[in-house]
Amino acid sequence: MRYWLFKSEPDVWSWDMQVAKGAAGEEWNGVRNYQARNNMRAMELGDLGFFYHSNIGKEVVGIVEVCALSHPDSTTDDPRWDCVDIRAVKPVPRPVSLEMAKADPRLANMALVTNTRLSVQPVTEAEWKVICELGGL
DNA sequence: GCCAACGTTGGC
DNA sequence: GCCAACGTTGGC
Repeated sequence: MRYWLFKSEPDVWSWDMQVAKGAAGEEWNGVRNYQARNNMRAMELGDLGFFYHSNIGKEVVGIVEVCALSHPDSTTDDPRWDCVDIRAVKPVPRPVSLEMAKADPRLANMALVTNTRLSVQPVTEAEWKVICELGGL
């Protein structure tokens, strides 16, 4: 079981919209980046991830679970692009901002801090625990 | 709105 | 296969 982080601009796809999809979840489609796609291909059912709002908010606002394995992205005919489905699990009581993540030396090597442009990232177990702690979970 | 960082494309 | 040009992302 591994941990991940999914980035989305909230005016395009927000946490509230994700929650509205309920247990059925929704495709994490639209990713056109090989590294991000490869991360999704490596995901397994039940893997957990953070839901991060980029641009507006810049904070981890929720926890999601992978509920469908990697499959072709329905928004394109290009066979290169796959995606998983995710469903909302629970909100983060105190959203963890990028600023907070940068300020915590335990997160100095986190992809969120070091590789800002990657939209689907792996998260280590240690990083997961730190974010949960900061978020009041 | 600007710009730095990074990925992709295409000419050679 | 290299690298310049270009496009996109995302923080500020």
